[in-house]
Amino acid sequence: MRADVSSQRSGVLELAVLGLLHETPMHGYELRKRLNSLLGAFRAFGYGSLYPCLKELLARGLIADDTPPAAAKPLAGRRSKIVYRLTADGKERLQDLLSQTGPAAWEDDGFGVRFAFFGQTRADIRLRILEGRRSRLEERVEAFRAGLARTRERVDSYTLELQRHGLESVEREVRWLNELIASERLSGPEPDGSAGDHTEGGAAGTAG
Amino acid sequence: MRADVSSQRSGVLELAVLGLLHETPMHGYELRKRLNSLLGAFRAFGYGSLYPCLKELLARGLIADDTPPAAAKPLAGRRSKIVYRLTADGKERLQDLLSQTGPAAWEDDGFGVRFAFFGQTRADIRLRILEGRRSRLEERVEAFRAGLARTRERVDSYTLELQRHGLESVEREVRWLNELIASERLSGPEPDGSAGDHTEGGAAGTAG
DNA sequence: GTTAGCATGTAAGGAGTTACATGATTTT
DNA sequence: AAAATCATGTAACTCCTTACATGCTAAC
Repeated sequence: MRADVSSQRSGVLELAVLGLLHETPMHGYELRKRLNSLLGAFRAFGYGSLYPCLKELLARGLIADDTPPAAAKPLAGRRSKIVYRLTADGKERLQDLLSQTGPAAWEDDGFGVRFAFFGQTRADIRLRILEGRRSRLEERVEAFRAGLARTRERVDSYTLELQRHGLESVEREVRWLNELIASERLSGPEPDGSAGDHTEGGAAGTAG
Repeated sequence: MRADVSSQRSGVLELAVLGLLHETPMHGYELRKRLNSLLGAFRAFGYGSLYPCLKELLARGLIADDTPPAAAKPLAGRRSKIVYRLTADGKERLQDLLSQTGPAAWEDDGFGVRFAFFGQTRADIRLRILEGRRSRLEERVEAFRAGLARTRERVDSYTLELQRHGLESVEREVRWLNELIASERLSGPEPDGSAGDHTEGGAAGTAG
């Protein structure tokens, strides 16, 4: 066990907040909406999760209060909403998180957020995450098949149906990953290894 | 907010353990394997989760030590493994949990475990859970479409692809639920409302 | 004779969740 | 003026995870 583990209390929320604020400054309420439309499928966060997170990120200097002075005094605006922006440290932290390729990056939650911010991730890291995710899923498929093999574990038809459906979903995701990996390999082999930041461009091509 | 909420610290693990022990007595190590093959797709539990749970369930009288006396003294066996069985209270608790139809029963985790034990669930409850799950998912589809509609939230192609894939997965599950609901309605309309425990029989029929 | 698998646990803590509390502003 | 929505927050708690600790037995 123990793998290469470099994860230090990452958390999906932290990454998602940093990632969204990297695009543009925002206040909490708006952030939450963007968050839930971004991750819609997997998770939903309430204010009770978000605000404490913002507080902590502020304390750690990864984000800063960027409320325009005009709105600071309750002249024009409403209940003095607090706009946050990413600091230089925050950008660095974001890049660190997006560069991780360990388990955190291919487990269900971690993968979802990271994929959402692939546009800000280096091409080689993208590929490693996609491949890591795929082999993680293939392990699951194996475990499934092994389980189905010893069917002496008399499963009733519901349990069986659940497993069948689960297996099918995982296999679907593997196929999806295969397409993505192929399209990554085509569009960005990055033959000269160095920097180059993140190649924008053709993300997911042929999916119908 | 607040819905009809009657959930009192249920937890996926508790339900899964009770459900598995209802089928047959087992010791922890074995339980964990069965657990992870049962839920394989969604979650995996480690010993660090399972043993404390068993301890608590024991303290609450929902399960009991059922180690056969022959194996209690380290004569025949290995490190005196502890076999647990479900008590009468435990059976009652299990039925309570399986009878819930609130949010806990149709959120991702809760739904998965409950579905796995549908064989022990009353037919009318089964239907309500399936329908609840479906409308939960349909809400998500709506939220998605609403999100896609306001595409001024300039999403990069990866974010878009993630959402597309998420939407597709949810839609697939809705279709799956539709089939299950149809097959439930056929096989167990239970025209005479009373008891009847749980009708065994045709669970999921026409799925290829 | 050492690795791999069986078997059981504990202590510390992380990542959110739930429920509550408050107030301004726009819509009806 | 009531209801909905915008907007921000806290305290307590839950459920589970991680890392550690132990020891026995079967296979290689």
